[in-house]
Amino acid sequence: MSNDDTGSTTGWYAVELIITEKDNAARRIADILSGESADAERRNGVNVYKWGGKRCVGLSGHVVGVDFPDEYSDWRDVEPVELIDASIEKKPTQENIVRTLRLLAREADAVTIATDYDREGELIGKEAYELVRDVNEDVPIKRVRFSSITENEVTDAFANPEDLDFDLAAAGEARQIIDLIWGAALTRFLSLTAGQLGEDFISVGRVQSPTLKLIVDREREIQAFDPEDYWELYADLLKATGEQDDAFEAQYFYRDEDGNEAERVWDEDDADAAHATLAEADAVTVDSVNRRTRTDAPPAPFNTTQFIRAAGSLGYSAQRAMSIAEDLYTEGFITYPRTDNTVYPDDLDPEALLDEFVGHGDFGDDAESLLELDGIDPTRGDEETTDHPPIHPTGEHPSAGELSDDEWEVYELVVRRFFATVAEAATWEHLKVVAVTDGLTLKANGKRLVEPGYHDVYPYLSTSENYVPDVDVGEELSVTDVRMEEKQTQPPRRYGQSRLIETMEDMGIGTKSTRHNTIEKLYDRGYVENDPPRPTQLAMAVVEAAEEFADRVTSEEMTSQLEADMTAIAEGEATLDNVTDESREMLETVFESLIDSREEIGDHLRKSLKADKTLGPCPESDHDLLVRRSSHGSAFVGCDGYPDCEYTLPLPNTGKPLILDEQCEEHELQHVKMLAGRQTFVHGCPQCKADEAGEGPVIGDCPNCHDDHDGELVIKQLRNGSRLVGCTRYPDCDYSLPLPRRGELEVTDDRCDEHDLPELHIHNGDDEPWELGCPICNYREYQARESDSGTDLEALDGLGAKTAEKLVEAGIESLDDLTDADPDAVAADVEGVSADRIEDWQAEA
DNA sequence: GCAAGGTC
Repeated sequence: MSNDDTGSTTGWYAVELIITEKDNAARRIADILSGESADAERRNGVNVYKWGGKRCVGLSGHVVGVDFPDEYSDWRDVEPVELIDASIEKKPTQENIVRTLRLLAREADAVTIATDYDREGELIGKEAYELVRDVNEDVPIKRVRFSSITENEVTDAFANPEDLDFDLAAAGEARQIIDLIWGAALTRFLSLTAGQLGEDFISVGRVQSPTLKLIVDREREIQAFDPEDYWELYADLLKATGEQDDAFEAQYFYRDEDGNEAERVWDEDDADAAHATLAEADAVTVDSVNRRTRTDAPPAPFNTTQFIRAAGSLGYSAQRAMSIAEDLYTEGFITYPRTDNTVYPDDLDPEALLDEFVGHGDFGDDAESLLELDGIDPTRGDEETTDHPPIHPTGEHPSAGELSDDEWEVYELVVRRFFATVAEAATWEHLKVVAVTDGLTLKANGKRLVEPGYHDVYPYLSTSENYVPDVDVGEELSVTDVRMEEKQTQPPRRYGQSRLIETMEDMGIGTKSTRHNTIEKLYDRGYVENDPPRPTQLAMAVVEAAEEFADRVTSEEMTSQLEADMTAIAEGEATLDNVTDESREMLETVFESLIDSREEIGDHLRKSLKADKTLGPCPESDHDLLVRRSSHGSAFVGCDGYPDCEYTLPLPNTGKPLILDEQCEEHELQHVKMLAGRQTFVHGCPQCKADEAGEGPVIGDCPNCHDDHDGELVIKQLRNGSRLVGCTRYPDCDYSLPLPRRGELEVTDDRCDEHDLPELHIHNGDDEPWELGCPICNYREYQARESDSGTDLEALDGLGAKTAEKLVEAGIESLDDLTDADPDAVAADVEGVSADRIEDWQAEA
C-alpha cells in the first residue's frame, strides 16, 4: 500500500472522507463499511477510522456555534437592544475537531456527510459542509440518510447518496439566530438593569422561561390556596365468622348533586350526625357486590422522558439519571439514551436479545421464563421516530465490579424495562362491596393481583393489594369500630423534576437532549432551590417582568410558532431571512416598553434578590440579617446595615445555605438548611446555634493565667465558623490554640501526660477519626512544620502565634531579646500577658 | 458572563 498520509490526491485510489455526528457512529459505520477491517488513529485527540482510501471521523454534535462579533462582548459597552440588529458569526466551539476536519478535508477527493437523520443533524451536516468548503473548494460533498446504524440501512444509504437539504438546515439556523437574539438581548437587559453582572446574571430564554413560569404558576396557586375543612368516616366491618381474615375497613360515602359518589363531608354537623348514626349501628347489610377483572398492560419501551421518570422514582435527579445513562451508553451496555422513540425498530429481535441474558446471574432466570412464553410481541408506545431506537440493553454485559452501585441500579432498570415490554399483562381482580345501615352507605374497594405478569420481571411499580373478603348481598356484617377523621384540602403539589420534563414534552418545549439540562440551569441561575424545585423570589420577579414586557418568551407559543416557521423554511415556503426579520421586529417592540420601565424592573429584581437572602431582623440594628458570602467563599450571616452594623453569625462550612420557610419564634429568623448532596442537613436558627455553640466544657487549666487568675481552657465556636481552644478569661487572657474548621470534634477521656489536656479526635464522615491528640502538642508539631516564621518565640510553652506577634511588635523579636527584657515593661506594652508569665518564659528560655 | 441545540 502507498503512503496515504501525504495529502496527495494523485494516488491510484481516491480518498473519501465520511463525517458523522459523533465518534460512536463513526466507529460503527467504519466497521460496517470496512467489514470490521478499519484501523483507528488519533489526530489532535480525535478518532479517525481508516481503511483503504476511506477516512471516517465523528464530530461532537455542533462543532461551531453562533455568536456576536467580539465588539459586542462587553455587556456594559453595548445597549442590549443593539444586539437585535448585530451581525451573527459562526465560531468554532470544538477547536480540535474543527482542525482535524480541515486537515482531512484538504486530503479528500470526495466527502460524505452521515450525520443523524433529523433537522439538527442536517444543520450539523451543513456546518461540516462549510468547514470542508473553506479548505477544499471543489470536492464533491454528498449526504447519506439512514435511520439506524445497521448493515442493511448503512450500505443502502451509501449506495444511494443524496444532497444536503439546505432548506432544512436553514430552518435550524433560524432557530439558532432567534434563540440567540432573544436570549442574549433580554438576559443582558435584565442583568444590567438589576446590576447583576458576572456569575450571577439573570437569564431568559425560549425554553427556560416557560419552564420557570410553570414552576412559578404552581407556586402562585399554592400561595393562593385556601384550605377547607372536611371529614371522612370509616367503619371496621366483620363477617359473622368473627375470624380475623374476615375483617375489613369500609368508608362512608354519599351521592352528590351530580349523582357521583363522594367521600368528603364538608359540613361538621352532617359529619357528626353520620358518625352518631354509624356509632349506634351494630350491623350493616351488604347491598351490592361487584367483581371486575382488570388487565394491567406492560409499559411501553423507554424514551428519554419515561426513562428519567422511572429513574426519578428510584431517587435520581434528571441530570444524574442522564449522566449515568450516557456513561452506560458510551461503555456499550445500553443504546443511545436520547430518543423520543417508543417503538422498537424492525431490526431488533427481542428473542435474540433475551437469549443474550440467559445464563447471566441476575437476569438469567427472568430471561428464560420470558423465552418460554408463546410468541413475543413487544409493547409499542405512541411515538415512533426513526433516528434512534427506544432505550434498551445492547446485550453486552458489564463484568463484575465494572459498574458502580448507581450505574448498576440504572442498568438493571433498563434491562428490566426491556423485559417488561416483552412480558405478559398482569391481571387484577377488583371487588367493590357496598353496605347500608339506617340510610347511610359504606363502601370497600378490594384489589388482588391475580396474574403478576410483567410485575415479576419489573418490580418498580406498586403491586400492593387491598384485602376485602367474599361477601354476599343481604349478608349482615357487624360494626366493630367507627372513626371520624378531620382533614383539610391540600394545595396542589409542586412539580417534581420528572413531572416537569413530561410537561415540557407535552408543551413541545426543549428536546429529549436538553430538557434535563434546562432544569439544571434553573438551579444554577438561582431560580429554584431544593427538590422538588421551589422558585425563589428572584424567579417570581423574573417571570413577572417577562410576563409584563416580553410575554412571548414565557409562553410555549413562541416555540410552536417557531416550529411552524421552521417547517415553512424547510418546505421552501419561507426563507430564513423573512422569519428572522419578523422575529427581530417583534423583539424591537418588546424593547420599546422594556426600556421605558427600566427603573421599575430593576427595583423589583433587586428587592427580590435581597428577599431571597433575608433571614429576619438584626438584634443590634433596624436592618435585616442576610445570608452572605465572604471573600473566601464561605457563607455567613451578616447585617444589611453593614458597615454601620457589624453583627454576624456563623454558618457551617459544609454546603450551600438554603433558607427554609420555618421561622425561629424567639429570634424571628428563618431556619437554614445546608445543601451538600448526601450530607445535607438542617442547621436551624443561626442565632440559636451560635448561642448553643458559644463555649464548650472546660478541658483543663489555662497555662497562661491559671496560677494567677484561675483561667481555664474551653473549646470555643466562633461566629465566623472557626473554633479554637481558648481561655475563659478572654479577652483579659488571649491564650489560644487553633483547631481545624472541618469535622466533628470529640473530646476523649485520654489525657496528655505533659500538659494534662484531653486527647482530641476529629470525625469526618465514615472514615477513621483523625487523632489530633493534645491540642498543645498538636500546635507545637504544627509550628515545628511551619517554623520559618522568623521568630523562635513560639516554641515557648503556652505562647500562641498572636501573642508572639505582639511581642515582636513590642520589640521582643527572639528568645534572647526576651531574656534581656524587663518583665513589667513588657507586660505594660503587650495586652493580655502578665509580668509573672514573662518571668516564667524567661526561666524557660 | 447571554440562548438552545448537539455531544462527552
